[in-house]
Amino acid sequence: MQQWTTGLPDTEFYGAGTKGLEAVVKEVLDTPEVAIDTETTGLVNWKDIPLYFSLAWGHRRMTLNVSALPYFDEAFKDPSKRWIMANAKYDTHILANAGHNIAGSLVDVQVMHSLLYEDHPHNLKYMNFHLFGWKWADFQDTFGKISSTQSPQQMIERAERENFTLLCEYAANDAWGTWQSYLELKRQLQGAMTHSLFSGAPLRIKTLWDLFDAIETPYTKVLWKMERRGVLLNVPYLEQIKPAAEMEIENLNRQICKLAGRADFNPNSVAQMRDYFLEQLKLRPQKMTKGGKSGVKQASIDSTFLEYHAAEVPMAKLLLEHRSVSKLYGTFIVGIGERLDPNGRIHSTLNQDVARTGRLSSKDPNVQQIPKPENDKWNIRNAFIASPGMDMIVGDYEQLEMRLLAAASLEPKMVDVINKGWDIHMGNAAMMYGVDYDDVKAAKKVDKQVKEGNLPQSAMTPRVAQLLGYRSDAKQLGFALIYGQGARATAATLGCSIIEAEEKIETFEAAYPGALAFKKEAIAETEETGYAFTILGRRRNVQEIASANKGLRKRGERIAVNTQIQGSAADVVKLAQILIDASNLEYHFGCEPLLAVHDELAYESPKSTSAEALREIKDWMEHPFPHDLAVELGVDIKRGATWGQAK
DNA sequence: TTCCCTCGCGCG
DNA sequence: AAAGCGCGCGAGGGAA
Repeated sequence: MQQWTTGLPDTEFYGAGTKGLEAVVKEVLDTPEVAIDTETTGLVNWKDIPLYFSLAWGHRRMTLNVSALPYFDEAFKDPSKRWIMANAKYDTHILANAGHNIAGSLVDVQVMHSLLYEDHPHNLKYMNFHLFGWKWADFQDTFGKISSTQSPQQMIERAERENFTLLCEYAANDAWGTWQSYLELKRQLQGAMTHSLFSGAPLRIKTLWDLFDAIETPYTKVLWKMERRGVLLNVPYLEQIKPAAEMEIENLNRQICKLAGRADFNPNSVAQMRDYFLEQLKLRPQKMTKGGKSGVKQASIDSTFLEYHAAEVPMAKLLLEHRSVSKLYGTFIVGIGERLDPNGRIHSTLNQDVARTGRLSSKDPNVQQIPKPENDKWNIRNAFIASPGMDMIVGDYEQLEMRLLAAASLEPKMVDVINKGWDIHMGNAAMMYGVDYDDVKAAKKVDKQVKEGNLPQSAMTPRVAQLLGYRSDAKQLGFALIYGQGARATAATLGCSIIEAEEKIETFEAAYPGALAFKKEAIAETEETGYAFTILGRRRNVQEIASANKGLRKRGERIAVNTQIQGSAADVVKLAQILIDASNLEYHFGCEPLLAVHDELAYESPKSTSAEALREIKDWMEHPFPHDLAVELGVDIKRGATWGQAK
């Protein structure tokens, strides 16, 4: 593995007291854009600290001991400075953990790369190879594998003693590679023309560089603040749930083993379950698994299969219950409890460069997959709480994707349904089946009251049931449109025959011809340009759409439609977050961001100001553009002590 | 031990 | 031939 290449500027080294450090500090102060990277004690964003750091700009590259860090505080405090980094939020945390807060911009080359090459990896090593053909060693190639017995800190300390030159070269390479990637990617982004999915673009974005500079760069800072603050967990609440869940799992295990007649029966083993249901009970498989890389397809023992047999096969029912409880326990109760900082907060990493549509992803832990209360008997969302003296404010876009479909297609009836303030699924049902909106609404109300026991079962007349069926059809068909779902899959989700599903799809499309036309145009444009574009001009290459393989081509069409809608929804939420940040609620109200779950944003604010903060947040969420779209963006927003209560 | 893959499943 | 979009996590099981 090549460690460094010839023709690079010499690597300089500085620590506190090294001759020439003052001159370097002065030059960094006068340089508007500087690449920086850190070598750290570990990989935990709220805990680990820098041991070395490296800088690069112009024709300079250097490694510095952490002792030199304080000399750069004036530069860090400069709000106009642009710090070029790979995985910027991480290094910014590491510096902050050592008491050095960056006031300038966080310019992330990984995010730059993701705007151009969304189907590639974006780590620095890959990028340097992809952009320049460099094959530089990464950390583990250079210093050895990180393991339970060898921390990054120990490896760096050994390198200090045994091969200091290598350490300096390695660190400087990272800053240099970041700097060079920045220059190249900036050039490429500036040359990449783009346009908005919407005619009469709501913001002036001509190139991908505009998108990066105006949206993604400030967004990195917003996300950093969220990660930094983290969210407070009610630890005693989780501790209280834990033994209850453990007991429940043990009970289920006992029952399952008894039913199987074996003590070593493991409900977590799909292989054992397959054997039991297929070989022992001789049940027929419902469907096969995907098979992955190896292509080995096996009978699927998933919830579809288990639910199909739940009525007559006791084991199927028990296993469903076991899976549900053990998922809650393992992933959400134990998994989240392991990631607390000393203050009882968790700091999920919000990834800006993963999702091909421009959505965020969340990991360690993934706060975007915390169960909904209706699927969670312990209501784990109530373990996410506001800080003492504060309220949690949770704002939810209502049917954002359907609204954007309406705004993009300008389908008059759909626009009308939305701007009348109707429930979209009910409105769609009324339009689809030519019934009165108020009748659908009344049916939904009857349904609710019957479920709550305020009305007798007899209130559920055939007509009410029919209207409810219309609404649930309309809801599912709305999703089907956005996802490009075909008749077969629609039939499965609606629980009807394929013929019936085809008829329903036709009814929906006939009610909204503009929506169908939008879908066709979206596909045609992607066929023509190779890309799907979002409202802010983010683009996604959809190679599949030109495939000779019909299946792949159809997939390309689904991606083309869905990316425009899902990606535009992501743009809207992103823009709202940036505007809320820029309006400085932190200063005015002490209000700060906590969570972002696709179309849902959570903040916390002192109780005395939370009502005002809520109004401000709602306003920005509903009006993120200089001029409003053709439809209103409805946001449901509430305050409460916990995530669950504020919903 | 650690790594990788598969499966199943949580969320929008 | 079949075909719903976008993610991340935990467990099992086999390989390194």
